[in-house]
Amino acid sequence: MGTEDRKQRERQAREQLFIDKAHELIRTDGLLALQMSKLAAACEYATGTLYQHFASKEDLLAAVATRTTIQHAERFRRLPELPLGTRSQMLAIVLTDLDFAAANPDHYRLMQYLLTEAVWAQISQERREALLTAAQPISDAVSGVVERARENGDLPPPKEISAEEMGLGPWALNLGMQNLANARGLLEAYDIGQPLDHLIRHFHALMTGWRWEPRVDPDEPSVVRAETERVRAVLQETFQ
Amino acid sequence: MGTEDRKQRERQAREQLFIDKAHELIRTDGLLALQMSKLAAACEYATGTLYQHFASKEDLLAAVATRTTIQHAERFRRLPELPLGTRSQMLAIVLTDLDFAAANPDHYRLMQYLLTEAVWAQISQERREALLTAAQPISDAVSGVVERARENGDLPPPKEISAEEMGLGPWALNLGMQNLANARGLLEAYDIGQPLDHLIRHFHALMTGWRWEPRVDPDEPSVVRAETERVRAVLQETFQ
DNA sequence: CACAATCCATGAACCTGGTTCACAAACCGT
DNA sequence: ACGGTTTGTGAACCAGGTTCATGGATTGTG
Repeated sequence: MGTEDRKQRERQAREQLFIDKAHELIRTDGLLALQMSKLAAACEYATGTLYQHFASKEDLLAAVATRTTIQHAERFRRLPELPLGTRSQMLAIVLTDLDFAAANPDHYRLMQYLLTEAVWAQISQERREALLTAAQPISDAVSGVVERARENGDLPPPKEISAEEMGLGPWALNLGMQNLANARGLLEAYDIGQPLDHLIRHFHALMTGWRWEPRVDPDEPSVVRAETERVRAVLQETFQ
Repeated sequence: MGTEDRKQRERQAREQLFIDKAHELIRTDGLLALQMSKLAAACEYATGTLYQHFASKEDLLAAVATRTTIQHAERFRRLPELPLGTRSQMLAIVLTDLDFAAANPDHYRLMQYLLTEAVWAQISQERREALLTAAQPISDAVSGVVERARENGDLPPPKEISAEEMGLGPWALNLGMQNLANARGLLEAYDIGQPLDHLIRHFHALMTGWRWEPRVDPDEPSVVRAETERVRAVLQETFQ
């Protein structure tokens, strides 16, 4: 059934168009300003057509987040081949995440919004799973680094903590810092600038606290900076 | 002007009623279900009256969060008098926070919602400042502990990092973990249970990484548990 | 090719719920 | 008691997400 296939493809293409356009509109006008009718108009379709693809506005947003997450996850696929020790690979993950957040300032905000219980509940089971699945490679990358570190002795043998649970630390630290950095006026009120620079130092403290070798002292700014530069250079080189 | 005062007081009392009732409704029916008209009805006032106190629904929510934050902040006032070392005091802050989050499951969710850029922008300057001011004692408590730790040598002298920026680490870690714990289905998807237990271990890793004495090895579950018990007992004793 | 039968895009109507505002009641000073 | 002002009221308003009756396009059949 060739015509069936074509229709399917066209449908897929249209969904992609909707998602792309929505992403674009969010980028330019902000999450707040996104309206289903405006989006439909921008795509030159009727409002109702949107609802043949997305059960609700939240569903659409989840789809946008999923697409971005897939792109993000792509960056982690080749992580293990980096010529870096496991600890530096972990730093590479954090830096990649930071760069991604800088390049996609809306993504974390969108994720924060979607993961809010009130909003999360509005998203269809299907889309929720798709979003979680899209993020899986990121989690896998983290767990993978932890496992390799344990295998080759960079990290002491685990005591009542799985690789996933180990990865939870930097994940939470990252997420929390992004949240704080995104809340306009919050950190400024407490006289804190450059939260993301501090994130890296706290990250090293966390890793060093777990005795992840080779240790980097968070309290030596020059050492921290040098390590950041080194890993950044390798990332640059490998991913062009 | 005695009658002016009385009116002022009555107005204040009514605002309090609105806030209390809103909090109660959120607790029972969830953030999602809160409606201005229902809230007004529950308070036996007209919908319009609500808007003499709050510029918008978000404003009202910010007021609820502010009140809860003030209660929360209250717990930190007497922190310095705890018969504990600085590092254990820091743990006491985290534990107090954890207990508070457990007792007020909506509060973190509400805060997460309010700090979302899209929502934050809807809140009046005034309320935003009030919320930040309410949280100030918490930040002060953290900074205070850091400063005392530095003074008496529990923590090495700072290198390019203020007390506030030092406190950013545990804050972000805490916040991020609460976020993750609140996103129903997220951690389950990655086979992670009890995220908040792990929070404590990661917290110790972070502190130990910064060489905060006396060090606690995050990788010794029994030691971590014992320290948690000890601090919990002191908290219990001091605050009855 | 003509004619049903089916599908599906359409966009106006619907509905929910936050916000406003014309009105009236309460309150105040004289 | 009476004009003026302040404040509470809730029905009307409005925005924007969602639905659905309609009709045009597409597919299958004689």
